Amino acid sequence: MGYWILKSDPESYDWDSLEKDKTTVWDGVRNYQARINLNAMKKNDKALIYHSNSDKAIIGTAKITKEAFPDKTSTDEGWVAVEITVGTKLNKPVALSQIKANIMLKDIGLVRNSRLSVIPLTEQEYEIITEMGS
DNA sequence: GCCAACGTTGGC
DNA sequence: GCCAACGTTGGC
Repeated sequence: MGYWILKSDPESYDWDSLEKDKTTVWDGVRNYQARINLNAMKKNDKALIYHSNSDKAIIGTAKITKEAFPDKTSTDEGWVAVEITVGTKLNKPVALSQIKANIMLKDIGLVRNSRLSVIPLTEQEYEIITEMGS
């Protein structure tokens, strides 16, 4: 079982859109490191949805429902997308500042490399964040 | 193959 | 709106 953070700019696609759609194709990733992570995802892996820019907080959970397949939004070979299904919204969003303040979460990619849009987590880190949001 | 210049992202 | 960090591009 893998755990991930999926980062999205709420101006382009936000949590409410995901709740409405129920299922969406997570495409448009054009970063090599993020692509490696997408390819590593397995069906039923869990993900956290993070809003960058205006919100800077983790909003809710999602589940990987389809493993990496070619990204139709690109004509270049090699880029991939996954399909995710909405999970549950956290009772309160977990702000980036809270994550930074938590010593247990010091090393996650969200803090270390703020530009990476698909970030791997350990099970423990996933639990800590969802706990903080409950 | 190195590195400077440039573009983009995202936190502040 | 600014700037730091990172990625990419292109000249050499």
